[in-house]
Amino acid sequence: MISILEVPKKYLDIMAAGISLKELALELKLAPSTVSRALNDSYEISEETKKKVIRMAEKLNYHPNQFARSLRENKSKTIAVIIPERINNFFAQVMDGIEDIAQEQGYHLLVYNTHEDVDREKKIVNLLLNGRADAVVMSVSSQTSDISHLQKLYDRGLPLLFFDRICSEIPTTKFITNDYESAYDGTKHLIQQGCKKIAFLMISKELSITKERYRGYVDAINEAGLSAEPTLSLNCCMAEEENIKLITDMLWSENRPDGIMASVEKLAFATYQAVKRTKIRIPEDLKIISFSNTAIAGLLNPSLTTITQPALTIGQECAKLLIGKLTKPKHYDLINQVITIPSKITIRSSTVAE
Amino acid sequence: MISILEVPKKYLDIMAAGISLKELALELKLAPSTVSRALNDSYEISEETKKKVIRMAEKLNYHPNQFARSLRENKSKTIAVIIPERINNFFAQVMDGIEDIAQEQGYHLLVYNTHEDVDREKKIVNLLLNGRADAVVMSVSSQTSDISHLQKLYDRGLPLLFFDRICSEIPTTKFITNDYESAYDGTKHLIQQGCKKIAFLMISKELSITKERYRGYVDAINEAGLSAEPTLSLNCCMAEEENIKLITDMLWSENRPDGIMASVEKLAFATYQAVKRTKIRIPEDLKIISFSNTAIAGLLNPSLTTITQPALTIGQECAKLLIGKLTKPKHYDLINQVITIPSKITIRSSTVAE
DNA sequence: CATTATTTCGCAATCGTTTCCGTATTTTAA
DNA sequence: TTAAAATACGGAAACGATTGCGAAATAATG
Repeated sequence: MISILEVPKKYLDIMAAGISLKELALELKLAPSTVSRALNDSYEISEETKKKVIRMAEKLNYHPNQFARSLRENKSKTIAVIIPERINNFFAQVMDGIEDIAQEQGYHLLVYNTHEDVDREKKIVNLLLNGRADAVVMSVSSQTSDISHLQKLYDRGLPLLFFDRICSEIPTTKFITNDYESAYDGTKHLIQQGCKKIAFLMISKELSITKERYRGYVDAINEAGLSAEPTLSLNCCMAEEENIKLITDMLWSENRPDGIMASVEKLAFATYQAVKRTKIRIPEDLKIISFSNTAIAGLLNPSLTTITQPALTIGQECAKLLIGKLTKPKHYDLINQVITIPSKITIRSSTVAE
Repeated sequence: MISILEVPKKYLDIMAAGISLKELALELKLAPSTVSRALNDSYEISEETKKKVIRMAEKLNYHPNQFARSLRENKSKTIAVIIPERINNFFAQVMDGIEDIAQEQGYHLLVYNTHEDVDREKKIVNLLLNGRADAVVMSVSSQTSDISHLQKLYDRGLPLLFFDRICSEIPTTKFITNDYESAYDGTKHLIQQGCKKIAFLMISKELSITKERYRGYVDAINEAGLSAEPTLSLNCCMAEEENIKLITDMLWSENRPDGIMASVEKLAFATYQAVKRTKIRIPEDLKIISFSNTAIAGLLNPSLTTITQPALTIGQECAKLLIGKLTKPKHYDLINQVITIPSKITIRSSTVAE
């Protein structure tokens, strides 16, 4: 039994910087291949030798070089996650869900924020084409129309999964929520609360989620015998002040809405800001419902009626499937399917007066 | 000029999977070393050869293998970011700041969430000891008292930076905000608004930020001739419902406070939830100020007076210094210093009645 | 005891890129 | 014209871990 004080002197200087497997093997008077097999618990090595190797590795503070390992094994146990926006409750929760499973399975997360910019997205994807991440999970940026960069990633054979904002053309698995039904139910709720002119607020009409949410809104409107007027569909952008202005203009227009279906959380917040500058009362004069994952919807003034997406679950399911595919490729496949996990409506004071 | 239709047939099958530098060199009838130099714009290779190599690389869809490169160069152009919590406006903004600079400089981010768990933190740090990230930026988890794992990382020679929740024992650069002054000014504001019994809400008294914020609170209290009573210092935890209960108990106690300095955002939210279950009015009966980076403080009920930390700037400055150290080690050093970037107080309705 | 089977290890190659050092060719200067 | 300098490339080694295949030693069987 070698005590810590008896670490061979020649290694004291390099212990901090780290020693290689070869140096460890020299010290043990074994072949590097034997040491490697011992550390990786190979059946080919005796228990006695394994114990000896592990003991010495700890004593000499040996840590395998991940670069060498990745090159040899052609994998890094890393998943790249590409999101369009970081300061966003939904994406943060998805990230947490992904990481729950990833950490559990020894996977690392490379995280990239496209800032809703397709050129950034393309650049990021390009950097992932050969050795860095074993798989990619992503939500498409709002500007993405040409998907050739995603096709290239897919053709490379890298496992690729979409969530939320999906890309239908790529034949892989997508995790979404029931955007259509949720928007439909949300709009129905507004109608049940007496709204006659319901506006739909959106960012980027071409996004998969926007299209579905708009469809649900339109169907609920039509079914109630109301009309989905073009002036009640407001296409916003990423700049908060610009959105506040657009919404303010709409609130001052002749066709002023008495209900608002916000397709994303930031538009509900912009509406709240716009309303604060008017005499309009929520919910008496204007009722608001929004897709939102904020934990403090109940603390807003007034508390916000929300359609909460199953972000954490989506993240966990994405990671489970991807890591399953990576670790047990015979049992898991990324088939061309859409998996839907339903959202939940929570009624609060922005649509129902207390 | 070789057109796309004239890509050598033998490479069509493997183009999707990718070709190696060696295969590219064979096609060009050049040595792999020449091709490498040409692609890396080395002065040793003629312009003519460079152009020829670049053209063929594009035609054959060549992407260098990052694993091989990292092994040879002993770097991955990756920075590991370790945060205690993801669903948190402050940390999300710091992350965005880090990524602004990192993306610009061609660096990638590995992101790890410790969930305030020191064992997780230790495990993560251990995985970063040999080949994966070139540097580490981190905010210590609330449970971290034994820092041997951080010392080990530091001894390894890996550049290590702290922000917000720092570790003083490690001789490196730390980025913080003026926790003491901000808490002092915030408490003074409560006193100026007439508060006589001010409670201090905190999570994890041993954290660097908690200590400094508490010190500021105590000094402002003492300076005003008030007393910092132990029952007015509430040590909370990570579970929201537990915090709501603790705060509710305090609001019903004989020593009920008329002012609250919340050292972190989640405690302000818990206070709002607790107050909602009482007849207490904010700010008439109880004034609240909190460290918080939420963008929607103005939409709360009532709008929250906040001490906003310069999160984005902290992130950017961290990344600048780290990447400077990594790319120009002669010009940049991680000296043992604390760099303070001040926070900003924004007065709103939780402390000043409209 | 001799042969066969099993266990336990070792040699050498692999992975793909970069870079040291040398060689051949071309250009320049005496 | 010859020698020296500059240019432009090539061969080989390095980086550190893993794994295919073979050799040596030990155990089991006839």
